[in-house]
Parts: sequence; C-alpha cells; structure tokens
Amino acid sequence: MSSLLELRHLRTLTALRDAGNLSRAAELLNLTQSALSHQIKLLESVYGGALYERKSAPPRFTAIGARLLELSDRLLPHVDAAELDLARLAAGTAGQLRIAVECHTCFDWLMPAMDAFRARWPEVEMDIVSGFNPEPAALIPQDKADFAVVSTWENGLTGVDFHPLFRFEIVAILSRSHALVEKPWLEAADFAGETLITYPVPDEMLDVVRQLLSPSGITVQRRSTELTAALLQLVASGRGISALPLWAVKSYLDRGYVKHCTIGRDGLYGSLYGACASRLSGAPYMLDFVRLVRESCFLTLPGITLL
Amino acid sequence: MSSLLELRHLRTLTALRDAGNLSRAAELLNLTQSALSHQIKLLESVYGGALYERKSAPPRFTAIGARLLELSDRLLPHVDAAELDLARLAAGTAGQLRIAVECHTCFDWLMPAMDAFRARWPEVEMDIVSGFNPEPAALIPQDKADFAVVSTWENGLTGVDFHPLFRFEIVAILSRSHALVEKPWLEAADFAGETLITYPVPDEMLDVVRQLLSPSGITVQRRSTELTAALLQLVASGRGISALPLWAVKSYLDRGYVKHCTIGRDGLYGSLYGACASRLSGAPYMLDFVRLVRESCFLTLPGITLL
DNA sequence: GATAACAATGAACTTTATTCATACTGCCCC
DNA sequence: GGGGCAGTATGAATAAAGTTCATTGTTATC
Repeated sequence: MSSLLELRHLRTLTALRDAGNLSRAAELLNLTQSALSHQIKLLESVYGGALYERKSAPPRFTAIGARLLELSDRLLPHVDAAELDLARLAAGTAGQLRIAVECHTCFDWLMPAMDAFRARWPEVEMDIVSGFNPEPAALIPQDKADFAVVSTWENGLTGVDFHPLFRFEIVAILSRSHALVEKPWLEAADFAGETLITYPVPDEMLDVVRQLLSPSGITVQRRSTELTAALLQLVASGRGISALPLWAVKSYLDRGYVKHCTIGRDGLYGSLYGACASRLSGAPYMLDFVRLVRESCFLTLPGITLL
Repeated sequence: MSSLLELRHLRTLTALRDAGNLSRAAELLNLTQSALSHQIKLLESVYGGALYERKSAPPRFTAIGARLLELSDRLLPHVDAAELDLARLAAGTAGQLRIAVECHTCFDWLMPAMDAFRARWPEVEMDIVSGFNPEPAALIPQDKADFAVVSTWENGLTGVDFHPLFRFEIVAILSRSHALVEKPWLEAADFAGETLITYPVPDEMLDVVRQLLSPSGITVQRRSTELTAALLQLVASGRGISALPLWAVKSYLDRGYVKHCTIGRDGLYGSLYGACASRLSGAPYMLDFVRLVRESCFLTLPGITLL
C-alpha cells in the first residue's frame, strides 16, 4: 500500500553501481550477496520490472533502475551531510588526528581518504607522524599518534583499539625471464639463494619473512629501496625477487613489465588494521575516518577484501 | 555502526510537524502512536538528544530534530517525484477520472486534492459529473463516473470498490438564542416541531434523518438551500435548525455566529468513502487520488478522523 | 481532584530483513 | 566439451526489526 522504498535500497543500488556487482556491493555494505539479491528482487516486484541486466559488468541499469539511481544520487549526499552535521552536533567538531604508518606504500591509498576527511572535518587537526616508525602502534599510548596503520592485531596493547581495514594478497615479483615464473606457486625453499628486494623495513615486519621464510628457517639476502618503481626496476633487471601487495604492483603486471607468482599453495595474505587510542575509538570523526579509509581502499585497490 | 536512518523516520518527522502531535501523525501514516514514539526514541538514542519538546503544540523541534526535518524537506519531495515517475513507467500515464459527488459540500475539500492531482497526473482526464446525483455510486457501473464520494459502503454493488476516506461529527446548528442551546445534547424528540434547514438532497441521504429521526419515527419540516453561508444565515435568523458536518461550520462557530450542540449522547457521526470502478481500483493514479484526498482532508478539515 | 489528551513503556507479537546452504548460469580455459 | 570459476538466485531458517497492545505516566483544563 504505502511506499516501501527506503534509503537502504538506494544505498544498495549505488553500492551496486560503485562496486560493479552484487557480491562486491554486499561487501561494501557489510551485508551478504543474498541480502542484496532479495532486496532487489523485492524492488523489482514492486516496480514491475528488472532494475538492471545481471550478466553485464559493469551493471547496465534499466529505466526503472536508472530512475532509482538518479534518486539515490540526489538523496544520499544530503543524507550523508545531515548525518555529518548530527555527528558534529553530538560531539564537538574539534580534535586531533596524527597518523602513523608502518609501511610507506600505505600513503598511496591513505591520501584519498585523508583528502576526503579533511573536507568533512575541517576542524580536526590532521598530521602525519614523520620519521621511521617500525612499530607505529606503540606511538599511540605514548600520545605521539592517534591513528596507526598496522599489519598485526596486538591484543596486548592497553589503551589501543583496532579497527579492521582490509586483506590483500602478497605475490612474488619476478623478472620476465626468471626461472621460477614457470612454477604454479613458490615455496619457502624457492627463495633460498635469491636476493629479496624490499622496502627498508625490519625483517619481522615483512609478511613473507614472518609467515613463510622464518618458519622454514630460510634466510635470504636483502636489498632495499624506498620507491615501488625503483624496486620493480631492480626486479625487472634481474637483481633479485620481491614480494609485494598485489594492489601495489597490479599496474606493472598488467603492462607486462614484470611477472608474478603466488606464494604458497593457497597464496600469501597480509592484513591491515587501523589502531587508535581507545579514548578516540568511538569518536564520530575517528569512525568516519576509518569508514573513509575502508571505502576508498575498496573502491580503489584491486583485489582486496574488506575485513 | 552504519547509519540506521531510513525514509520511514523522515516521514514520521514531517508527519509529526504537519499533524501537530504524535497521535495525529500516527493516523496520517496509518500507524499507532506507540510505533512513532518508539521510532523517535530510537533516533534520539542514536543522535544523543531529544528531537522535540513534547509538551508544546505545535511541536517545537530541537537542533537535532530541525536538522532531520531539513533533510526530510529536501528528500521527500524527490522521493515522491521518483515514485510518481516509476508508477507512470509501470502503467501508462493516460486515463480518465470522472468524479461524482453526493453532497455539494464535498467540493470544498475535493478541490485542493483535485488541484494536486491535476499537477501530478496531467494526462489523466479529470471531470466533474454534473447534475444532481442522488446515488453517485450507481453511476460507476453505468460507466458515467470513475470515482464517487459516498456516505455508505454498499457491499451489493458489483464492479465497484470502496476506499475509506474519513469520519466526521455532525452537529446541530442553532441560533445563539435558541432554547435547545442549553441542553448537553439533543435527542430525536428535540427536533419535533423544528424546521430542519438542509442542502437540497433527499431525506434518506441526510445522516440526521437516517440515523436519528427516521428510527424514532419523527418527521420535521424541511427547508433547503444550496450554500452553506445562506443556510447558516437562515439558522442565525431563527428560521430553523440544521445538522451539518462540524468541519463545514467550524469557522462560523469560532466566530460565534451560531451555536452548536451534540446530537445524541455520543454524538452523530458520518463517514465518507470513495467508490470507484473495480477495474481502476488498483491503478496507480486512482490510488494516488485517494491518497491525496485523504491527506488533504486530514490536514485541512478540523476534527475529522481518517478511516 | 476528576477528566481528557498526549506521550512513554515493556512485553507480545508480527513482519521483515538477513543469513545460510545450496543450486543455477554463463563464461573461460585447457 | 566438461571442469572450474565468479556471479547470481532461491527457499528455508534465523535474526532482527518494527508494530501493536495494554497500561502507566504526565500535563493541562475545567
């Protein structure tokens, strides 16, 4: 009888468009694919027609779906703005956000989220904690940082809360002519005798060392450089192999500049978490920041999974 | 965690503002007062503060409530427009709407709804069935009307569906100096010997006759006139008494031009229904018309209750 | 201080949304 | 051309609401 259209449905539609398919949209919304499928089925029964063509990627919307999307685009920004205002009403607008990172590549994807955040919370003082921080989470209890990107969820730390960010695959990077390229996947032994080219971080922070090499008792030569491009240049020219997040090297792989190889039979995966001071863990601006990071990463980084 | 604000909540807030209090808002939304109270309580717990001051009528909104209302005002018109578009997509935009009324006063409140309807469904041919129609519902099977305002729900008619509209009190109208004014309420016997001043409709269509006088076997003199103003002028000058919907005479009563009196111990009530051809009963434009009528009446006519 | 109107509340209930488990579909690829 | 694979659909089970019911609390009014 009366209208059953809710914001939920509009959010689903835009997520579908943004994410490219139902399953990814579900991930973005923290729901299951099934839930969204049911939602859309309901809408279709109400409006008497399909909302989009299922077999096309990206989804192609019908007139009905397009009209609903048009509505979403008009509505959701206002909803977002209103909720932002309300969050600010609830807990002042001021605050600090000193960000520390463990790995340099993080800035690649942190930047868009930081830009969005700055626009949304102009009164929050945002800073990057400079210098080399092997254990950025430790800076939080010392009150030298408010937020840190870390790869391990340390339950021990008091006064520090963790927010899951995402999970990604780490692949071995090899020159196009490397012998190992032929293998379906690499085992620890394959690294013996190779030079491992990495970012300049301590051994125990490299997932490939921590999860694969150390447990197998294999040690390798290391060589490091700051920039991803330089690193790949070294690999391409045969100075060694590397192990990097897939999202960091996807574009090089697509261009055929280097080759890659799964590490371990089931692949090697790293995770990232956002650590923050417990006292700020529930602050609207902190929650908003985490959300922005997750969202922008999911839409930007290829092949990642939200945690 | 993620936003739980839904259109439902925004609809509640605007209904609250439009209707003036929770109970009336509930009526407008076809929900109970309790449901709305729970909704608002939830919102308040989420946003950390009251949405409005309960004890003031009309409701006075807090900053939070006002921000949400602002959002509603920006959103709901778009939602409405979109749903209208979608309804038109589903079932063409053309159609006929020939309206017949049983009682002349109906046009008072039918007009605003008709104006709104014309704007929303420009391609639907709207007409008023002219002439005197003692039984307008009968015109529907004859295909001389598509919609009729009637005061009885006749289950017998085939091919005709009824939509409940509203219920209203019918009061006796007396000159300021009339003796009966002193009575707490009038019974059938009080009408004996009086002249009943009415619109020019047959006896059996007057609720006061049908529900009170006929059952008691009391007959009265009748005198009729078309216009409400003329009718009241006759009453005021002592030519007789009348029985009219409260909403039709409220403004005269407020000005003290005439007096009124409850009819029967529990009051006399009339109801109105919208009759329409079954074949059109589910048509989007017909449902929309009924909705517009109910809504505009509820917001406009004092003292009515939606059915 | 009774009455009436409105709002709040907790529990029962109903409805709806979501998940789970599984089956279906189109597509790519040896 | 028969796996695998990624995406989608579906029915039943479950979880999570939203809503009502019955009642109480509150405030204003006469």
